[in-house]
Amino acid sequence: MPYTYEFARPALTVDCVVFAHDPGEGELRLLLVRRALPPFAGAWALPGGFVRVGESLDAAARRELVEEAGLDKVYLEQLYSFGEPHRDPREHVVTVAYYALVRLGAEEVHGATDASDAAWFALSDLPPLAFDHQRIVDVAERRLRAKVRYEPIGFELLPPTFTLSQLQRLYEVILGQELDKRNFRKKILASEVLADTGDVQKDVAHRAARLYRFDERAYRRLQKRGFHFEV
Amino acid sequence: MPYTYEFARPALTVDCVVFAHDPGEGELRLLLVRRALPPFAGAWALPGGFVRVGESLDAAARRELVEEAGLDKVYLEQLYSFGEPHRDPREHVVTVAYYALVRLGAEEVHGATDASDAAWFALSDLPPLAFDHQRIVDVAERRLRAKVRYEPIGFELLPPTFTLSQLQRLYEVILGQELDKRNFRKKILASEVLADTGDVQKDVAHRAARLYRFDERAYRRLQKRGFHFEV
DNA sequence: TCAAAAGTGTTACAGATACACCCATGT
DNA sequence: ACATGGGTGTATCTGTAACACTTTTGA
Repeated sequence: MPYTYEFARPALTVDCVVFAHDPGEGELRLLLVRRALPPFAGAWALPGGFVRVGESLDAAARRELVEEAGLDKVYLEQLYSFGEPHRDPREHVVTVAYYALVRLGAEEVHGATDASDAAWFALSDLPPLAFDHQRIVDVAERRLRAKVRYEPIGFELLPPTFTLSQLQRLYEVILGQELDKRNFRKKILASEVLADTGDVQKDVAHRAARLYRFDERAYRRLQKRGFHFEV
Repeated sequence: MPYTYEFARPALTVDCVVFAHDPGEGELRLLLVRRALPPFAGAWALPGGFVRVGESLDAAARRELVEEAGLDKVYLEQLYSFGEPHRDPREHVVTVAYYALVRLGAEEVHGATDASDAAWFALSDLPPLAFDHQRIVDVAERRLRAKVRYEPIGFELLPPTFTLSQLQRLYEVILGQELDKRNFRKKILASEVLADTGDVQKDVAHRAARLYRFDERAYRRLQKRGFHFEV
C-alpha cells in the first residue's frame, strides 16, 4: 500500500468570500448562495465546493465562482485554511478560503446573479450562515481592512474609471472611519498611482468631477523602487 | 453515494518552515529533515506529513514538529496553502504550510535534534529541497520579514531574557539592514513592551548589559487601546 | 438662485532620522 | 592599559493632521 494511503484523508473544499461595493451604500456587500442540499439545506453559505484532483486551489476557487455565482475574472486571493474536524457535521472537511473583490454592474447590484439562488447582503446584516462561514467572513473582513491600507486593492471594487470622491467613500466604507478630503486627495495624488483620464463625470446634477484610473504600470515601477502604497 | 465522495480527493499534508536565530550568526537558520522514502529519498525537506482525519491543521503541524524534530511549544502560525497538482510527483497533494519560530538552546544549535536526521541550515545556504519546498521557504521568509515589523514576534526567537543589543541584532538579521543603536533603543523602550528584569548579563568580557523580557501583559493592554507595535 | 458636490493651501505637531562620545567591565 | 560592547541626547527633517472657503454645474 503506497505511503499516501496510510491514513484516511480529510475532504478538501474551497470557499470564497466575495466582496462588492455599492456606491449608494455606506457598507460593503457580500455574495451568498443558498444551499440546496443537506447539511444546512436552505441556509445561506459562501460559494464554494470540492477541490478536484488535478486542479489547483486557485483554479478550484475560480471555477466555483463561475459555477455558483456567474463571476469571471475577479480579483482573488487566498485567505486562510480552516480545518477544525467538526466544522462540517458529515465528516472532516478542510476548506481553503479565498476572498474576491468584484466591481458591481448596475444590473448585478440588486437581484441575484444568473446562478440559481445567489444574493448580495450588507456585510453587517448577514443571515445565519452554514458551517463556520461566519468565522471565515470575519477573518476575510479583517484581512481586507488591513490589506487595503498598504496595497492598492481597493481599485478592484470600483469601475475602471472613478472620481476621487468615489475612491474616498470606498476607503471610508472599508476602514469604517471618515477621512479628510484635502488630505486624502493630497496623499493619493502624491503617490502617483492614479492617472487622470482627461474625462469627467456625465449626467450628474452638480459640477462634474474628473475621472481617474489606477495606473498599474506606474504602481509597478514605484514598487520596484521600494515605494509602498499607503492610505 | 454521498455528495462528498462524488470526486476523488487530493491528499492533504502540513509542512513547517522552522526558523531559529543563532546569536553568533548574521543570519537565520532553518530546520530541515532528510527524507527516508521516495520521492526525493535522501533529499532535505521541510518537516511535515499527512493530516489525519479528526485532527485540526494546527494540531497536525504541532504533531509533525514533535515527531520529526522533537520541538514542542513553539510559536506557530499558518502561512499559506499550496495545491499545484504536480507539486508532488506521485499524486495530487495539497499542503497547508506553517511557519514556526523557536529559541535555540546551546545544545540544539549545532548537531541534529533527537529525530533521526534533522539539521539546521543557514537560510541563504540551503541544500536543494524536495518538492516545492524552496518556494514555501521563500514565502515564509517574506512573511516573517513583513510581520516582524508590526507584530512583536521577534521575541519568540530570543531567550526569555535578552539585552537590547541582542534584540537589535535579531532585527537586523531578519530585516537585512543595519539599525541605528540610539534610535532603536528609544523606539523600543518608548513602546513599553519591554520590562527591565533588574538583572544583567553574566560572564561577558565587557560591561554587562541589562536584561529585558517581553511584557506580554503590557502589550495586550496597549493593543486594546489601539496601539500598534512597529520597528 | 439654489443645491450639491468639486476642488484647493497653510500651519502646527509628532515621529523619524542622523549623528559621536563617554562608561563600565574583564583580561 | 586596553579592548569590547553598553549606554546616552540633540537638532533637523519629513510626513500627518487639522482646518474653511470658493467654484462649477444642473435643476
